[in-house]
Amino acid sequence: MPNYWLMKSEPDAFSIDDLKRLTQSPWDGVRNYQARNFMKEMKIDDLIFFYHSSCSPAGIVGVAKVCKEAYPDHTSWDPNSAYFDAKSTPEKPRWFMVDVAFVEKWSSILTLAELKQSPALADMVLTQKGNRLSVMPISSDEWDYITAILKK
DNA sequence: GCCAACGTTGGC
DNA sequence: GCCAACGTTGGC
Repeated sequence: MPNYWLMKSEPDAFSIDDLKRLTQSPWDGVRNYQARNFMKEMKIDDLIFFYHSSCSPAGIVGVAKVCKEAYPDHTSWDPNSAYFDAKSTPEKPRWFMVDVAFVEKWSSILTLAELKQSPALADMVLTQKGNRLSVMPISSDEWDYITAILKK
């Protein structure tokens, strides 16, 4: 049984088209403890909703899956990286990442506005006011409901 | 570009 | 340990 997740990315920085082109990619740059802890829970073949944020419209654009479980994010000790954190070292890494693989890109975006309209999704982390998590769990019910919307 | 909401930092 | 100040996220 896979677990389900949602991961946000700004399409200007890394989009689902980028992932499709690369086939798979490290998910680096997460610098939030809660998001990091969720990544540490991820297992191979867990499924991920790929979400485009800070764009118009924001929403879920497709599916990816975990292809490498959590390991230290080396960009955290690279002084030339935008994600550098002086408190993270190879000996004592503070930040972790997973690798994700492309699964599918949907023919249309499932927008945040649409997700918010579904009473069945009212308890989703994503739709909660003020939520800013970039990595979050999705329940199997939510996963099934959302993927069913697409088939209508 | 605005701004609400949140997480982190650091003084005390 | 509290909490004000600050920086960031991300929808609109």
